[in-house]
Amino acid sequence: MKEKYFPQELEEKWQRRWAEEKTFEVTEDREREKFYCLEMLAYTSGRAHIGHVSNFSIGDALAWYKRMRGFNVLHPFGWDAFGQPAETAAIKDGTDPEKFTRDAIAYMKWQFQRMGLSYDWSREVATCDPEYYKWNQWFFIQMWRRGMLYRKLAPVNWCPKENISLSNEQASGGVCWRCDTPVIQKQLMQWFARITDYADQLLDDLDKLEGKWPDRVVSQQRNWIGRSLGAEVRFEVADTIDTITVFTTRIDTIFGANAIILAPEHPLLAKIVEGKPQREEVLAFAERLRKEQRNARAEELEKEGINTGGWAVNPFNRERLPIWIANFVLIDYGTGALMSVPAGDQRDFEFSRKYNLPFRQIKLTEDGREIPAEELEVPNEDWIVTVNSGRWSGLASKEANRLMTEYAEAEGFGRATTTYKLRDWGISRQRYWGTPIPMIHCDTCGIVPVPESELPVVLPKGVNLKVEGGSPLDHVPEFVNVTCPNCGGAARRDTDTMDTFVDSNWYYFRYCDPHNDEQPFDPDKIHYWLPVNQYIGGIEHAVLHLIYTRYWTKMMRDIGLVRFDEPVERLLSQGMVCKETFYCPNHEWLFPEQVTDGNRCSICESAVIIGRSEKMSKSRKNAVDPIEMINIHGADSIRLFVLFAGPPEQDKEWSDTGFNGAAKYLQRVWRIAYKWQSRVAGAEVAEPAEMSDYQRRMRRRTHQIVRSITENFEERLHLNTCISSLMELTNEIYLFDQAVDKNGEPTSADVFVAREAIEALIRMIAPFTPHIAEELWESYGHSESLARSRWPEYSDELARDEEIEVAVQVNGKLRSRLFVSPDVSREELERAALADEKVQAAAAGRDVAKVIVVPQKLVNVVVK
RNA sequence: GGGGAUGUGGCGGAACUGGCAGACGCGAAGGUCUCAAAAACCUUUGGGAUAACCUCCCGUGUGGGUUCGAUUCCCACCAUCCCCACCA
Repeated sequence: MKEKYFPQELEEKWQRRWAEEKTFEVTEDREREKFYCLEMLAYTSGRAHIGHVSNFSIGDALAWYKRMRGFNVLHPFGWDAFGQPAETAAIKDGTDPEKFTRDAIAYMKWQFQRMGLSYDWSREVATCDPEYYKWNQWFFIQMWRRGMLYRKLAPVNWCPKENISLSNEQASGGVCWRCDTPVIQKQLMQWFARITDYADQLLDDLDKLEGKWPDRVVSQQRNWIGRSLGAEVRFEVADTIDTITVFTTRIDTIFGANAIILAPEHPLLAKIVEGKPQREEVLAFAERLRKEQRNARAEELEKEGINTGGWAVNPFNRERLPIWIANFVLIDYGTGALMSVPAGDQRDFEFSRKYNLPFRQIKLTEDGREIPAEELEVPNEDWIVTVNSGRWSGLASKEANRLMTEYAEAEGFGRATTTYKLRDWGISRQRYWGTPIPMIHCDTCGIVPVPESELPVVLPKGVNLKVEGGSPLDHVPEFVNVTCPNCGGAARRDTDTMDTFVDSNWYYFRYCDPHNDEQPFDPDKIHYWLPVNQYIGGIEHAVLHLIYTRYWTKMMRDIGLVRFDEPVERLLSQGMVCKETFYCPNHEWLFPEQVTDGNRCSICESAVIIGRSEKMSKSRKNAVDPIEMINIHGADSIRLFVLFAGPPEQDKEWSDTGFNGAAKYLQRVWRIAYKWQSRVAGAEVAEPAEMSDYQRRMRRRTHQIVRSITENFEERLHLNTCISSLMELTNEIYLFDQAVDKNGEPTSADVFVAREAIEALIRMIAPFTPHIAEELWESYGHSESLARSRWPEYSDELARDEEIEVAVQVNGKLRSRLFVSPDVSREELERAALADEKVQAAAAGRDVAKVIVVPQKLVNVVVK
């Protein structure tokens, strides 16, 4: 064993040995309990960042722990390799997206391997491999056959900067999720997956995930699916045979309606204004609203509308209501039409004020008064007793809602219904670098799937990516022109590719059987490994990937491949790694070395704004390169630091000195292990019958700390406090060592106690810093990898304190302490506390009203 | 507007089910070793009162409440962050 700790040297040694000995490769072992530990696959951006270090360190710690607890641990890794950035980079450099991606994978894999992560690399998957995306195509065909996919001409969200279509999720807020460019709309024939058929299941099954998934993810998904229960009500358009259906959650307020308002795109608009004098004006207005609505965010858009001149008839009271159009009515939510009730809804209230539409009060205040509508200052959304509503007056809102829906159903002009915010998932992309859609368009036979025996439809190479509009594959005749599998006539391939979120839907199923060329996976294998026991990834996937993959699992269940409903048991959304930024008004973000001591820009001398800590990124110039850090103190130190910086789910602040501290700690571990190595390794010592104080203390602390770290891994996974406990154990070993030195030569009892403590430390540090742990373990005479060793056991008996400190309070204020045996009775504690001098002084002769005793912790004497 | 979180020393954080606030680490100060520096080791380190020890007072964003006892539970407010958003 070397006297000094040289991290890079021994890290290389162990990384090589793990690879050679296939230490982390696993197979289905039905005798052992499995544990599937999964980190989100890496996007092939080209470079590892600290976020990866943080994500993978958490997963790796858990994988190590479970392995040492005897589980058969599946811990695989792969690449999210299709997608726009590779294509953009290729266009820029005139290279090939495949080359860009393969290079990125090679480099990032080298980076990740230098972190020494315990992956079973034999299961590595890259989504751009034809052996992988073949099965995307296969799924596509199965879904199409079952009517789970359809095609429609749809306005797609289109990012004009990247020339790519986006799903609703990717275009949320009206901007591109990747580059923040405002999204425009384009009409294109698109493939859609009927995810809305699963809306109820996706929502209801969230209940099963509650407590095991972070609250914010569950609630974000609930909001995203956005189920509202309400009613559809059909209004006749006066003097015509047409009707307008509105969706409302508050049918009980219908007597307060003062208008029907349509989205500018509403299909009936043209007919309503036909032959009316204001026709031109209204249609022009609608056209303008359509354009503006698309380009502005909600809060920037002032409410605007126009009276179409048409009239609708309220089916409850036969009142005639003017038909308006307005920019706040959305064509793709509900029915694209609503009834305006100013007394009961903020938006209708504002709109009616602006355009002087009449108000009618339909609810009483909480104390039973009726405020005249014209005196309302704000709408009465929460008032619950209905008035001025015909035979429903006097009912509670809920009751009115139910009875009025029943009435509408009975009279045939309405029905109870459910509306969702969730839209069907548009999965076509007019791009090159993705899975080709395996469909053929034949003039005679229509849409025909590629025969399964011909899969995969391989993405052609050497394609010109710089095409204006449409997909690059449109311009590859040898790809496009095929014969129809059905009639043998001339036909065209579909030239769109799939959204990359299709790729990430099921990659972790593929890990269970990565080389299967008969089927996407062997059901026996996935039912051994899945569901994933612990999934770890970034919060940014709360509604994208994590809804799609839940949907895909249910789809696979419905086509008979899978027997469970939810793919992921526990989810952990890890925090970001942040660092402070420096911003110069003239030169934007600066590197720390560009800032002078007086906080001025070294280029222009302007005062630098020291920004709050932000997520590391290249553009903010606050990124830290993991490889540089590994070169300084080694992979173990960087892993230890990111885990120690805070609880896994919380954001962390990068600190160079903190990183240094992690390295210093490992030096300290090495030093004490080195000092005891020659005494302990190979020594045959029996458990001593008699021990002195310092020996008993060492054993007690060892068992206490093993217990606390074990419990933490099992329950809370607060890895930062596990590391504090390891540091405490280390400090304890140093104290013990000093006690031994004081006595001269170590006795056999000393060796026994030291070995127990140091070997527990080495084993428990393995999940955090596996390289140094393996090296120390080997030098302590163990020939097999720590991955095959067992997690240390603890004994409650040995962890028991001999004497505990009990706090004594008088009226809730700490006044004294008692040192007692842990099994002292309540009565004795009470007696000792009352007898205590300081307690008597604090009580100052007042009467003792009562005494509260919390065993092992505290006594509170209450005096009056 | 809706939803979710967070707020504790100079800093990162700890305190698990209401029971001694500040574990562990960083930083800082002083010391030992050294020609010197680094490393390592030792001591101190929430604020205040006191020359100092003992001791006492204050202290977990703010204001209330519940309780023998609140960082923890409840109500209101303030601040910050994240997600969604004219969703009828």
